[in-house]
Amino acid sequence: MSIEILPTAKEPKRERGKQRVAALIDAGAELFAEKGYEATTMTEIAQRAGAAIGSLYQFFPSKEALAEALFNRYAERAAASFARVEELAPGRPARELADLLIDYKLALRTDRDATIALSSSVAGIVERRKPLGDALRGRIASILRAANRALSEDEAAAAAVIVSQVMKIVPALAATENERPLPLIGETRKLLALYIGEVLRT
Amino acid sequence: MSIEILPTAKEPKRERGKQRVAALIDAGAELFAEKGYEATTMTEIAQRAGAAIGSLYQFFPSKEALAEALFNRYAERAAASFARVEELAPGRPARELADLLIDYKLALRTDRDATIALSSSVAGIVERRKPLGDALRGRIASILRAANRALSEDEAAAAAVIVSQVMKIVPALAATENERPLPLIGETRKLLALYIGEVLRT
DNA sequence: TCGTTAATATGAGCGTCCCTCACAAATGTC
DNA sequence: GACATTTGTGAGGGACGCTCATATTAACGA
Repeated sequence: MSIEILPTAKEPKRERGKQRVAALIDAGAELFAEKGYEATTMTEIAQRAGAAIGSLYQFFPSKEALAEALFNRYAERAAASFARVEELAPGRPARELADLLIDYKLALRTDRDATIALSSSVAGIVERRKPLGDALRGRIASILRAANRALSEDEAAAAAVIVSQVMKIVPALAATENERPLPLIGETRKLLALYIGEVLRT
Repeated sequence: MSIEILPTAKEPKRERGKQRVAALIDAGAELFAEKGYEATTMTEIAQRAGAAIGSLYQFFPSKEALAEALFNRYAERAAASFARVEELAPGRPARELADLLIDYKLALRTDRDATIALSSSVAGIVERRKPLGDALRGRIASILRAANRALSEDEAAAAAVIVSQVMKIVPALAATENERPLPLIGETRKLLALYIGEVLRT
C-alpha cells in the first residue's frame, strides 16, 4: 500500500482570504453534519459561505481537501483535550480513570458530529485517522503502565486497544439518544471500570 | 422524520433473469468490498456481471436498491446464525455466553465485509439497520433475563445495549489485523465475560 | 410450426456532480 | 497612482447515476 499524496488546502495570505476560508470550513462542517459528506455538494457549500464555486476551489483544491481541513481542526482539539486527561490521571483508581476517559469522549462529542460523517466516506481521512488512533492508544497504554508497574508493554498495548474500543461506544450511544444524562453512559462507565480494574489487578 | 419509501428490486420471472440478478449482486458485493460504495460505478458492476447498464437497471432501479438487496442477504444469514446462539445459550455461565456471542460475530465477519461498506454511505441502509439492531438487542436481553430471573426488563435492556456494543468491537478488531487467532479477540472475550458476569450477579 | 405476449437486453443521451480555466476585481506596497 | 499579488467569478469539460425507445429472447396456446 503506497502513501497517498493529497493536495492540501492553499493558505490564505490576506485578511479577507482568512475569513473566506473560515466561512467555507464552517459551511462545510454544518452541511456535512446535516446531510452527510456525499450528499453535500460543493456548490451548496460555496453558496452557504456566500462565495462562488471558483472561490471555494481557490483555497481547497478538492472536496477531500476541505474535509481534511475540517478533520485537522478536530484532531487539534482532541489532542489538547487528552493532554488534560494525562494531567489528571496519575494515582487515580480504576473507576476514576474510566470516568476520565469517558468524559474525554463526551467532551469531544459535539465537534465529532461533523467529522464522523467524513471518516467513512473520504478515503484520505481514513488514513489520517490511523496514526491519530495509534497515538491515542499509546498514550492510554502509558497511563495504564503508570497505574500498574507490573504490566508488560504488550499487555498494556493490548489493554489499550480494548479501552479505546470501549471508549468508542460513548459517541455511538450519545448519537442514538441525546436527551437525558443517559443511563447507558453510566453503564459504559461501569464496563470500562470493570475492565481497567481487571487490568490493574494483573 | 418521514418514512422513506425506496423503490425495491424487481423480481426476475425467468431462469435467465434469476442468474442475472445473482451475478449482479455478486459483482456488486465484490466491488463494494474492494473499492467502497461510492467509488464503485454502476457501469463497472454491469461490466463485471457481463451485462449492459440497462440490464442492471431493469432489476435494480437504483444503486441504493442494489445495496439493499445485498444487505437483505446479510440480514437473513445473521438472523439464522443468531437462532443457533439462542439454542445453545440456556443454562450457560457468563464466560460461555460471552464466547457464544463473540463467536457469532466472528462467523458473520466475512459476509459483513461487503455490507459494512454500505452502512455508512447509503442512507436507506442506515434506516434498515435500526430495526435489525433493535431485534438483536431484544434477543440478547431475553437471554440475559433467562440467565438471571432477578433482572428487571429495563436492566436487561440496558445491559443488552452494552453487550451489543461490545460485540461490535469484534469486526473492528478483525479488520485491523486478520492474521493470527488474534489475542485481542481473547481480550474482548474477557471484557464481555466480565460485564455479563456482573450483570448476572446483580 | 407459428404467432403473440411478456420478459429481458441494449446503449445513446439527460441532468447533476466535481472540478478547470481564462479572465476580472480587489488588495497591499512603493 | 502603478504594479504585483491575491482573491473572485461562472461557463463548461468529463464522469457519474439513471431513463427510455427499441431490439431480442423465451414461454405457450393454436
